[in-house]
Amino acid sequence: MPNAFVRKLDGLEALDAADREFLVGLMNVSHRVSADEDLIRVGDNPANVHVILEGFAVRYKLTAQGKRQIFAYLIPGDCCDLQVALLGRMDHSIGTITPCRIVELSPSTVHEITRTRPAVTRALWLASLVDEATLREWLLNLGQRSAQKRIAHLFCELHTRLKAVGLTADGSFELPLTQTELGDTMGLSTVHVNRSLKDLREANLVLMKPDQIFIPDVSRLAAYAGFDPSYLHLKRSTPRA
Amino acid sequence: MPNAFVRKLDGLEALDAADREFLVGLMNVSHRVSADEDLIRVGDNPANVHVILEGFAVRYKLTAQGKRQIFAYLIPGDCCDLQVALLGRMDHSIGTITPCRIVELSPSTVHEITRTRPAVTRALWLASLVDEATLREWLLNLGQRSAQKRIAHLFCELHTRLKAVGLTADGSFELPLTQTELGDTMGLSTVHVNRSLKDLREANLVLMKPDQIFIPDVSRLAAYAGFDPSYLHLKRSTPRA
DNA sequence: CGACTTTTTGACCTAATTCAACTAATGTGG
DNA sequence: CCACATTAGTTGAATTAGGTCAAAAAGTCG
Repeated sequence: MPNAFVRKLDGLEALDAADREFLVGLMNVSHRVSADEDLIRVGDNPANVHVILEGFAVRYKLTAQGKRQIFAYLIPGDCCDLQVALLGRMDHSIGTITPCRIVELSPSTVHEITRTRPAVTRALWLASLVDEATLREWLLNLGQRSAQKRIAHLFCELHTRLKAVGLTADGSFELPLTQTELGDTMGLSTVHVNRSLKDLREANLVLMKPDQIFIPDVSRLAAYAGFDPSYLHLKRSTPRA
Repeated sequence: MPNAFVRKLDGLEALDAADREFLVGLMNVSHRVSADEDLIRVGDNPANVHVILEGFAVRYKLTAQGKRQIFAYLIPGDCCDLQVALLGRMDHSIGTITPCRIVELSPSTVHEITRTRPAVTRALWLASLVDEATLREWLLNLGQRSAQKRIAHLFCELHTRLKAVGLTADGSFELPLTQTELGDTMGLSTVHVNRSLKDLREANLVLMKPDQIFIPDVSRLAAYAGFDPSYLHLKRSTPRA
C-alpha cells in the first residue's frame, strides 16, 4: 500500500502513476516526533510544510483563561500548514496526540509541485477547501446539535476520513482520544463527555475504548448524528491499492 | 473614498495606484439584489465570483431539522466564493440580509488577476486565509464562551471589520441584525439572545437598536469578550483615503 | 508496587431552552 | 390616515442540558 499522503490526494483528484511515484519519492525523508509535542506553535513563522505519515495531531488554541479549543484532527496523509506556511505567523498551534512520523516539505518543493504537477496541485488545493468546509461543519455541529450528536458526528467524520486512508477495519479504528480532548473539541466538560459516551454506548451506537473506537452500525450512527459526508469531497470511497 | 473592495484589499496588502485603478475599473458593472435573496444556494455550481459592494449577506446552511447555522457575515468589500467557485458544488448558501449591490467577476477576470496582478492576488489569498482564521475564531467562540461574551465577541469583530472599510462612526455602525439571526449565528435561542443583549445593555457594553449597534467603549467590550483582532490580519488600521 | 492519569459516578448548581403570552414596531390595503 | 396583519422584541414560569465540585474506581507505566 502506498503511504497515506498519496492515498489521500489520490482520493481527492485522480493522479497518474508518475504523480504518485513523485509523491512517494518526497516521503523518503521523515522523522519521528513523540506524543504531546507541538509541531508548530502560535506566533511561529513556519517555513516547511508538515505532512503527517503516521500518528495523530490536533490543531488548537488556548484562551486567556487556559481553556483549549481543538479546531481539527490531523490524521495520516494530512498536510498541516500548507497555506499558512506561505505567509506570516501562525494564529494557532499544532500538537501531536500520539507519536508521529512527519515529512517536512521545503518551500522550494512546494513551488516545484505547483509548477510541474497540476493534478497534485489541484489535489492539495482541494484538501485545503475540505479543511475549510470541515471547519464550517464543526461550527454547525457546536451550534446546532446536542452533546451526544456532536460526539457521534465527530466519530462519523473520523471514521470516514480514516477509511479513506485505509485505517479502519469494519467500523472500528484506532484513535487514542482522551475524554478531555473530546471535551476540548466539542466545547463540553469532561464529565459531560463521559455521560454522553455512556448514552451512546447504551444505545449501542458507539463503543469507545482507551485507544479504539468501534461503531457497530456506521449508517445508523450517521443517521443519528445527521452526518452527510459530502463536505469531505471524497470522490472515490475505495482508493486504489 | 474608493469602494469597499479596494479598501479592504489595500488594508491586507499594500497596493500601488495601478492596482487600485484596475480594481476600481472592475467595479463599474454592478447590480442590485434585494434583501433575503440567495446569491448562491447549496448544490449550485457557481461560475462567477461575487463581490459585495454595499449591503450585508450571510453564509449559512440549513439542517435537516430546519435549523440554520450562520458561518460568516459578509460585508462590503468581501468576496463571497473565490475558492469555491473554482471547483464543484457549493456546500452552503449565501443569502443577503439587506439590499445589496453586487459585482460579479468572471472566471477569466479572476485568471487575469492571478496572471498580471501579484499584489492583488496576494491580497485575495490573504483574504481567504482570514476567512478560515475567522471560522476558527468562531468555533472557539461557540465552544468556550458564555452567551453574552459570544455576542460581544461578534460585535467586536464586526466593528473591526466595518471600521476597516470605513463603515463605522465612533463606536457605532449600521447593521440590521435580527435577534433570530444572532441566535442562528451563536447557536442560541432567540429568547436567550434577547436576555443576553439585555445583560450587555445593562452593563453599558453594547446598545443594539433595530438597525444600529453602538459600543460606548470599544476596548472595554474587547476586554470583556476576550477579543484579539490579530486573526483578521489587518495590517493598516487606517486605510488610505 | 506506588505515582499518575484517565474514567466513572453522585450531588448540586447554573446557563440556556421551551412554551406561552404580551408589547412594540413595521407594513398594507381600503 | 386608520384598521389590521405581520414580524420582531420582551418578559415570565417551568424545564432541561450541561457545568462544577468532589471522590472513587480503573488503567498505565516506570
